[in-house]
Amino acid sequence: MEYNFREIESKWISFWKANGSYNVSENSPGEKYYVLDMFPYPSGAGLHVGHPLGYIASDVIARYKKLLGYNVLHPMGYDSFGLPAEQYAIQTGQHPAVTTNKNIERYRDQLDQLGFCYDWEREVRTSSPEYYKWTQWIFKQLFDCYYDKESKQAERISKLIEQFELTGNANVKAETEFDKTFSASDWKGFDNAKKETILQEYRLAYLAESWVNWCPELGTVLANDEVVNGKSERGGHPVLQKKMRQWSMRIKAYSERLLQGLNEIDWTDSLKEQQRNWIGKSVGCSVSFSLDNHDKKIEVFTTRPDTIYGVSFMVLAPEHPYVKEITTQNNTSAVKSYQESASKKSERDRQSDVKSISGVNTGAFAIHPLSGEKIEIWIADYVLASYGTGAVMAVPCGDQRDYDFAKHFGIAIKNIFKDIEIEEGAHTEKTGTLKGSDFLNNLTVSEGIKKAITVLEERGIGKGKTNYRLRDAVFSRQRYWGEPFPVYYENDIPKTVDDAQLPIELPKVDSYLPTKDGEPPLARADKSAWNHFEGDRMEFNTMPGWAGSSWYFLRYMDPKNLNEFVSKERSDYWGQVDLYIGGAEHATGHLLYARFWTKFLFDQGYISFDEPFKKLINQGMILGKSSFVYRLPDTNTFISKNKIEGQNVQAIHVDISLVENNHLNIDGFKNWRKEYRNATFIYEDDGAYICGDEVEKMSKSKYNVQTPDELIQKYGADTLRLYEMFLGPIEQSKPWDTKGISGVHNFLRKCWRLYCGPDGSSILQFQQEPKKASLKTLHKTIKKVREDLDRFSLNTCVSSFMIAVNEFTEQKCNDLEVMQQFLILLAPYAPHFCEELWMKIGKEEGTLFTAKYPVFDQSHLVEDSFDYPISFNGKMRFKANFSLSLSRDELQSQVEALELTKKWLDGKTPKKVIVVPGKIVNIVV
RNA sequence: GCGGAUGUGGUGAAAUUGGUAGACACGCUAGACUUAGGAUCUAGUGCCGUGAGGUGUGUGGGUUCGACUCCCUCCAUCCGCACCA
Repeated sequence: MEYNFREIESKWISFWKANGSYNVSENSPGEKYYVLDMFPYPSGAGLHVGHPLGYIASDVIARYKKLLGYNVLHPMGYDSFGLPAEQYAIQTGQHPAVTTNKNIERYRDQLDQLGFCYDWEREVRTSSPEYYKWTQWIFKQLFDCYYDKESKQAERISKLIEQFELTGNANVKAETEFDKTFSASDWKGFDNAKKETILQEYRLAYLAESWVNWCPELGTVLANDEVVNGKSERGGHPVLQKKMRQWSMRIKAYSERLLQGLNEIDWTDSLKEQQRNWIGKSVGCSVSFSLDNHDKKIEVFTTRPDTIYGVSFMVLAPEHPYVKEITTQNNTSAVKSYQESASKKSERDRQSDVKSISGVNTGAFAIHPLSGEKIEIWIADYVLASYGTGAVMAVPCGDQRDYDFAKHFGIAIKNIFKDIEIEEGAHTEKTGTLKGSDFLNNLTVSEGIKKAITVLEERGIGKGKTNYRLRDAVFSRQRYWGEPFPVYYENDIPKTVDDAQLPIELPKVDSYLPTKDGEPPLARADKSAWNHFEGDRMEFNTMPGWAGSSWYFLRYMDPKNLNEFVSKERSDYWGQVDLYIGGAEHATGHLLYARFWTKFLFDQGYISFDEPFKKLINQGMILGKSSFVYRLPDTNTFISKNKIEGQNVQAIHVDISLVENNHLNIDGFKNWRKEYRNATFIYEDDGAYICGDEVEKMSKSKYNVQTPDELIQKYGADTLRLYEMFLGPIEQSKPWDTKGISGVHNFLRKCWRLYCGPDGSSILQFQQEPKKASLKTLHKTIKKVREDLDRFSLNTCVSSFMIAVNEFTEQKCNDLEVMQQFLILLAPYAPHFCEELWMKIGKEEGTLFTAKYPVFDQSHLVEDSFDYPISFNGKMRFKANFSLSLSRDELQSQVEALELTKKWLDGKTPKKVIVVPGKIVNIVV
């Protein structure tokens, strides 16, 4: 009986389900291991072959670790709040929950077919009230905390209030933008509204008027990472800047810890770099410049305080608050019109137009804090209001933009670098020594920076300072299908509801659109629609997509806990995610937010680790391979690919299901579309029609979407699993190509024949003495597969399996002991296949994954001779077999005595002979 | 512009501390077998050359007995960030 994958796979899938084979318990023996996939958003389209790549990899690792005796947590769930379901709801009136559940069912079906060992008892869905109850609870904790810069962690807001009551806010070292001071008695005199307004300046989850990315098309605000090139990440709609009262997360407070934490985790350099870049730390110094004829001082931020004597002008952002007051009369109109045109320029224009230099002189002067010189103050849009202080001290000799600006407007450039020419451009490298800089003369850059900060601090002119580019994250969305906030308003003061009232469930609404007044959809719900209503009104916004995904990995540990988001006991047991697999597109979104929440929960003592994901692998994207047929213009005649030369043809996408190894299925093609029914073809010489191909992103319109379903139908899940792993290194992006899948399928069939005869029963026998060659093959494979899996080189394992099967076949190996061990090696990749054979060779049904992983034994690999490559000047010329017991000298003389050696020496005497026992002999001529 | 990654046959790719470049597959060529199959088996397959042999890991250089691997230069592709003071 041939390998009947359909029967086998459906049998084992139901067996595992019925027996709860993959349910995980905290009480099982073995060290814990937590393997996690990024949970999917269940879209209507279902999975294509690219999605499971990461899931298969994590499943292989999970099963491998299980076999090694680890207690493996390998859960799956759904990030089920999101825009598509809501937009579908707007169009059809169907509740998003209905669509979402339908999609989840389809996902589950597809996932089940692939034979994953998820513990479905632990499934989470971010949109289920049992889950978002705890998302709301975590929000409450964030609301109730501030970031203490002294203890460098989140603390309860009650502690802050205590300090306010004792000494006011003068001595408080907390993360805030609030710059006014008040005394204890001031505080006590404030009314509740005023107190809350101030507290909002400190809370980690806070309400504030802030500039937000507003997308009118989607009718909602977006986080910075959801905006790509000035357009929305989803849908590509234009995004504007708008000031709105919004919930935000004070992630900025964690900048430094988020940065430092990267050093402790095993992620790729590129991903860490992306996060470092996003956090954007720059160390420098703030310097305040007094103004000529004004009381005010302008503060600038610089990373190069050493160049302070090179300052020849100052530039403010057009939006800088002082511009209006300091501008002199005769410059007013120019300044005003510049400000106007700058404000009209969209962010996008400002970004794309980097080269042109523009700016206007305000006519005002600043006083150089050290030299006392008068310095012109300009405004220009290359200075950004949102970064630093919105003002820069311009050092044209050391900064290219300042240099260009000075040249353009004919401002003097002072050179403060010793022996360095700046005729051509600024000296931007951090090299050389200073001149014309008073106490900084002859110092190098790093010495100068240190010295400058010290002196500026001594004289009270400046202060060492670190800036981060990371912005606080906007946390409200004007949408329906998201977590409601556990917040109500009383006299416009936001208050959180009691824990006992959680979850605040999504109320029913008559429509999922905003109200006429532009309020979010939740404003449509009347009082009775809410399961809990308090105060004057509930919060109408909902949370963003990243709320639920910032902590889901914790819920898997304790998914049914009704009293806590996760018990301390459980989170202590499972700890960090040991291996996290998912796409790199979440670099500055999910992966940053999840780290932030983890650190917060750690600060508050709810969990004992402050980095969620110890190791992270980004699986590459699988691209589609489109197929083309070539039509002669205005005809129904199609020319095979190799016959089109010199012809004017029209390339047309053809559905890839009609193409096998670039051969077109002619009948299928004729039936594909009505207009092709009577198509005629010009074939290759061998009578086939060959299609062209191109690598593109998978998309419906290109007819290049490959669903796993079809392939499972055709070859089985085990083949697909092996094939996706065989394709190449997991991190690499690659085009999907079905070409090689038959090779992998044939491998499984060949392997099957090693175990089963034509009647389908086992042909293996117990041998007193296994063949040496077979033992060698087995142990070679054990070694290789273990090493490869331990470094996540999943593709090379498949090759090893193939080599082993080829060798076993050649050896006609029918040794029960050997073949049984091989089955365990292969099991993580082809679980159904191996379980079936495991049973056939006489093991108890379904016990494969409780088996002991084979142990590598070096003694089976010991050889007494070796085929030495003999090379001349590093080039291998021939091989010769020698005993491994030979000494270096013996080996050398035996090699020199060989006929072939003499031939290659061609009469010359070797200058030197390198002998590396067991490796190589190299003769230098 | 800055940062990161990647360049190896017709294709996907191997080569873990420098030691036989191209394992394993796909594809292709030739053959065997057969109630013609998307089956199985055998042989071959980097390039040039009939051959001996030469040559070959993006380019050019270097270190070394020996370099896909280490160092420097340049080029190309992909990804991320981008007037960040």
